[in-house]
Amino acid sequence: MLEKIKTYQTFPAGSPLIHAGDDVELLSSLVEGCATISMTLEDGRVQMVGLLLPSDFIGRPGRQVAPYDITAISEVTLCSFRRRPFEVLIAETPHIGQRLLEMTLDELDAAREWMVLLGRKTAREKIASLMVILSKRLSPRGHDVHFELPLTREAMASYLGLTLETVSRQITALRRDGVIVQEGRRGITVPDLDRLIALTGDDTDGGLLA
Amino acid sequence: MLEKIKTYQTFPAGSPLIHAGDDVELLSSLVEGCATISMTLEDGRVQMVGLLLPSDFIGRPGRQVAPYDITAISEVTLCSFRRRPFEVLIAETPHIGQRLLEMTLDELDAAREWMVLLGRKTAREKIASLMVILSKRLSPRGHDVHFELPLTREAMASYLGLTLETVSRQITALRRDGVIVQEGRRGITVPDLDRLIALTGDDTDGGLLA
DNA sequence: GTGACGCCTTGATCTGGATCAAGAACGCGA
DNA sequence: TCGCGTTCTTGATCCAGATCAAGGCGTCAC
Repeated sequence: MLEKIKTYQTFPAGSPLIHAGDDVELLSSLVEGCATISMTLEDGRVQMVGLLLPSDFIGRPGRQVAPYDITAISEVTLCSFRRRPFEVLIAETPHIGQRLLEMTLDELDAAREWMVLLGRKTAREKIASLMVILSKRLSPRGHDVHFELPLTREAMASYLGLTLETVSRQITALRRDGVIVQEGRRGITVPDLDRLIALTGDDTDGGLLA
Repeated sequence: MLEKIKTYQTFPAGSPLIHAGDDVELLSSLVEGCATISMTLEDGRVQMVGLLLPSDFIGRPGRQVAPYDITAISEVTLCSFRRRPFEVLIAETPHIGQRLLEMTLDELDAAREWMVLLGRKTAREKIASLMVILSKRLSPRGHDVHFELPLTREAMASYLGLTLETVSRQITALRRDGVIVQEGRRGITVPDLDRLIALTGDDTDGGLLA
């Protein structure tokens, strides 16, 4: 049923996909590439509040105005639906609504986990946490843990509430300690994921491990 | 319909209402009082990730295990429903599901706004932001802006990603600058709300103002 | 090639908020 | 009314991470 109203679009790296305050007529699913969700303070300080990777959903049924900036940071392909037909579809198909609620709850959990990172973790722990998340989302299952960083140092800093210099220094430190191995600037291999996880500061029992 | 399955319960200040990892059999609405949602790192560092005030909802349909600690910080009255009947109700009444999605999206927006605060704001801006939020939620409409702080300095610190000493110093500074007036330790009057809002660092146009 | 630009690293210094350390002000129960 | 615990304030010092500054290293256009 979705088939009838979907369209594909591709955007080059760096494109602003949505600007905060815009009216949004399209709801999308990210098919390929990587985009960031960010918010800006009046003097220009920026905080990333979410990272969009393939399979993530963009936009919110029932809400006209976008509250965040969304920017492609690599070439991005979206699969989009016009708002109205999609909202009708939800109203008619309860379990799509259920699914949407599930996804939103997952986002909320991720946001709150990130609040702990921003409020209480050290720079070292922040970097380790980001590496673990990227390992889980980007490293092919079953193989050695290996992935390409989709983010520049500056984008990582923006996500972690740090400066790009601190990010650079901490990555250097993790490499020096043998926790990660770099191939070029963006390639990361994690020889011992548990060792990396131990550096995140997270409570490993009792909590949610995603 | 909800009438049949609801029960009221009251808890004294300081009671743990839910512990992360617990199975949760009751979904609740907070009727009176104030509670905190928090997460803990392995070495005991704590970050509050949400504040629950009257009319807020606790628990999530479809999810058995609680991901966060919830603690009463004043005497709290809950209106609770058993999970199963409530979930059946949602499945049968689509627009309750819609409403729940709306509320979850609001929570997500609040969480992301808080991520900006934690990642990028100065101590001064953090305190001002908290005061603005409490003004909006707790001050009676139409009157002078006045409310009682429902939180100790320590709880504020935990919410803002600061220490209690820094919270105390910044409140003192705001008082010295005439931005707020204190009556006792907990009573706050804001003579000029716009002046306080100007200190939050938030972008006042283009964004969501809640 | 060789600029030039974008990204990244590394070093030197500074600073906002953390940490350590007393007290002071307020309940509250006996 | 008096202790005693809790909460809050204030001061002194410290330090993780910010800021300022100077290259290094790819890569792309010409």
